Amino acid sequence: MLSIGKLSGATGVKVPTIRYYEQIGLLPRAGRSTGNQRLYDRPAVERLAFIRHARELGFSLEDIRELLALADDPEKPCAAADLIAGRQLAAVNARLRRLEALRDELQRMLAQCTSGRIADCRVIEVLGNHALCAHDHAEAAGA
Amino acid sequence: MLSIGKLSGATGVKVPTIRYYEQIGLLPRAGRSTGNQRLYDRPAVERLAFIRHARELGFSLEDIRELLALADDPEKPCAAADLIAGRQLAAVNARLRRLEALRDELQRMLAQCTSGRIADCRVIEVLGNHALCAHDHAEAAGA
DNA sequence: CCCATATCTATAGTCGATACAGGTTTAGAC
DNA sequence: GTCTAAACCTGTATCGACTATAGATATGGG
Repeated sequence: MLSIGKLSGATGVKVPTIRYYEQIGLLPRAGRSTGNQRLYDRPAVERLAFIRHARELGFSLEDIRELLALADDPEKPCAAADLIAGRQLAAVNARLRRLEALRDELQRMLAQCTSGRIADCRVIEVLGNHALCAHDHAEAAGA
Repeated sequence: MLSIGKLSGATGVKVPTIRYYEQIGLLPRAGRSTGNQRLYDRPAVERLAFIRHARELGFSLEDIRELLALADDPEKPCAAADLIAGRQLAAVNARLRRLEALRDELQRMLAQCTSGRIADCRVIEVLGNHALCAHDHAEAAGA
C-alpha cells in the first residue's frame, strides 16, 4: 500500500491534485491508515495514470469521468469511447488551425516592427486595427 | 456617447466583460449619465477594440495592461512591445508543437480502434498505458 | 525518543470571464 | 403623459482545473 506521496511520485500527479480528484469524485475515497492517512493499492495507481494520460491528451475531467465509466465495463461496445476521442480530435484540429493563424499574425507583426519608437511600432498598430490583419483569427486564443 | 450595450455591439465584447475590465482597472472608469449608466466616447471604443484584438491573439490581460501603457506613450522605444509579442509568439509555437503531437496520438488511437467491445478498445487501452504512445506529449493539454 | 518530513482538513485564491438576483433607468409605442 | 419592455445597475456566486495557505496531526529514520 502506498501513501499519497508515493502515489504522486509514481504517477506524476501532484498530491493536492489527487485529493482534489477524490473530492470531486473522479477517484473513489481512499482507504485510510490508523492515523487517517490515505492508502492506495496497485489499481489506484493505474486509474490515476489513466487520468493523467487523458489529461495530457487534453480531455476534460468530465470526458475522463465518462471514459472511466466505459473502461470499468468491458462488455460495452466502444463506440462511445470512439466518439469522445473523435470529439477531442476535432477540438485539437480546430485549435491547431487557429493557432497557426495566430502564429502567422504574430510573425507578421514582429517582422514589420523596426524597433523604433512606439509611435511607429507595428505591434501596437496592428493590435489597434484588426483591418491590418492578414487572417481572420477570431476566438483563436482559447484553450 | 454610447451606452455599454452599443459599445458591446461595436466591439464584440460582451457587456459583463466590459464591466469586468473596468473593475480590474483595464478600462478607466466610465463617465455616467444622470441615471448612473455608463457612457463611452470614440477613444473608449478604440481602446476596447485593441484589448479584444490582443485577447484574440492570446495575450494575457497582464500583457495587455503593459501594451496599453506602451501605446499611451508614443515616444518610448518599442522594444518592450516587441518583447511581449515575441514572448507570445514563442508560447504559441510551443503550443502548436504539443498540439501536433496530440493530434497524431489521437489519430493513431482512433485508427486502431475496431469499434468492438470496450475490452478490445484501443482508445481505452492507449489511455491506460502511456508506453503505447508514439510521442512524448506531456503537458500538451494546457492553454 | 526525537524531530524533520509528510500528511491531514478547511478555506481562499488563480484566470478570464459568465450567470444570477433584485432593483432602476431609458426609449419607444400609444 | 403614461406604460412597458428592454437595457442598465450592483453585488455575489459559479465555472474548470487546479494551487496555495494555515494550523494541526502522523510517520519514519537515526
